[in-house]
Amino acid sequence: MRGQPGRTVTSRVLALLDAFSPASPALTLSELARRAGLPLSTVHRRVAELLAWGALERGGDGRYRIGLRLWEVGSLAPRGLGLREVALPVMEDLYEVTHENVQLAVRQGLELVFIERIAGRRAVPVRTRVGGRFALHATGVGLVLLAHAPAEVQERVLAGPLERYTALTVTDPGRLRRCLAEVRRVGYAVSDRQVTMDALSVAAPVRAPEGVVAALSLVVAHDRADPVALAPLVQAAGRVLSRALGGTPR
Amino acid sequence: MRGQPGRTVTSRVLALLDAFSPASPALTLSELARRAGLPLSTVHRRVAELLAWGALERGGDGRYRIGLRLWEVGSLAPRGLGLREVALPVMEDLYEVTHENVQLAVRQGLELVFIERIAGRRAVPVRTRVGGRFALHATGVGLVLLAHAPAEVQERVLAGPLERYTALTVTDPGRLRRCLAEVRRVGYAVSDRQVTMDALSVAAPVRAPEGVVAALSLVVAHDRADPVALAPLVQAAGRVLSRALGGTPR
DNA sequence: CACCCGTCTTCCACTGGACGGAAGGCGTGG
DNA sequence: CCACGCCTTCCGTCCAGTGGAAGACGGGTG
Repeated sequence: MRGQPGRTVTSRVLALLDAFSPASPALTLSELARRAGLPLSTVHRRVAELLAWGALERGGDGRYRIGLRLWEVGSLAPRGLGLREVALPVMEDLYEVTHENVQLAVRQGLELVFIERIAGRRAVPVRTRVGGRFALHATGVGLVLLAHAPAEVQERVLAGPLERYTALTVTDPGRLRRCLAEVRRVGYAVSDRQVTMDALSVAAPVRAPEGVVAALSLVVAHDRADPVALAPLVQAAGRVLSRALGGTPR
Repeated sequence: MRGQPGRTVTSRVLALLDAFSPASPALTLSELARRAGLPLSTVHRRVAELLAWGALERGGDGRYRIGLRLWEVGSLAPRGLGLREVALPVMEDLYEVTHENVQLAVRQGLELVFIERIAGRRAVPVRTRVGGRFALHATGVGLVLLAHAPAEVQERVLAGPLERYTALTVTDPGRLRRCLAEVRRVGYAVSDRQVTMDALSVAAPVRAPEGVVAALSLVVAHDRADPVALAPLVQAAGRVLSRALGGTPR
């Protein structure tokens, strides 16, 4: 094309979707154009089509938002709602026993995505959002997912910058590597104040026939936490879920 | 273009997404091509790009499924996860009080889409799926949404074929019209065995500043149902939710 | 009121991304 | 062995897409 030869129409449409984020779920046409790096007239045309189909919706304020039709299609993702449907009963059981925050996440590239969470009203407040992303190297679920990720993924995470969230976040590649080996050995992960100074999480893997596909965790206040007591509960829930997915829990 | 001049690239990409449905969430390349009505080579090219972005994923069986990235973007839909986040606590309260199925739906065109449901283990089994669609003229939520839909939408639904699910489904346009007027008057809808012969649902509107945006309902076994007793509960929940959305509940 | 600023919408002549038929590889099973 | 369905790649043609420019719109300011 004229502006940026080599850029396909499809990639431009996808760039428009990329422009939306949890932090900015409503955008004007101009904002959309700037974020996607496309001329206004181009965006105007493409957006009209997305609007007609229902991928985008336009509010009374003139801003564009993600449309329900796209949510509907997204709900067909096996690793999204599909996984959630199977996991929810197990997560609820875990919640009933502990009355603590229960989280379910999968790995997407070099980050994790939260698929579902049950936030206990009496439990520690956690700032995770369903559909939100987070780094792999700090949380309990992240450590489990990273420990069972392909070697290539692990290397890229270990090589890349490891953001420090608290004084206890493991940012040394060597230590993180040993940490992951330990997670594989014992079959669960503990993240003690590595994300915030008030929370501790214990996570276990969820296995399908193709390997570890998700991670389940409990997030509790660190001062009333007993990882050794919580681990068997989370692991048991992970096994139940693994079996439901046709996997072979260890 | 050559095959079907007038068809845009974007519409073709969207047609590929349309090919997926709850009944067939995993498709081969050929199936995808047939469903979208596009040549195989065209689909092959477009799908490769969707795969790279994460809109689609490919399983070990070679079939394509909706990818997590699309689920993630879809989760930004205000009428999808956004609404669910606000509604869930209210729905849980309603469930705690009744221990019956609680459902939340919005209107999308001439149908409704289920946004969330809480299925009581002891409650009547309902075959609704989160992300699934249904006709507007039979269910409790549907009647509420239809009763408060723009006149143009109502006319099109009344004109179109009204599928009969049971002997009690209202399929006469005149009767349905009176039914909708009654729903508006009393502020709630009752669907007594109009979908299945074992279930009854009571639904109430959810109002945001722009009008009725969703409907909340209880679905119970018809033989132990007392609509008059349930209505106030559902209406109260609807009002709480309306207020949370900045609406003015009546 | 006139002015400016940012936003949105529409128009049009050019061009390169998209097209799709065809041919080739791959696995299955009759 | 061949036939069948599926997937992948190639290449010459051509129309959908492009983006600058011009104009409408809307709100805030002097």
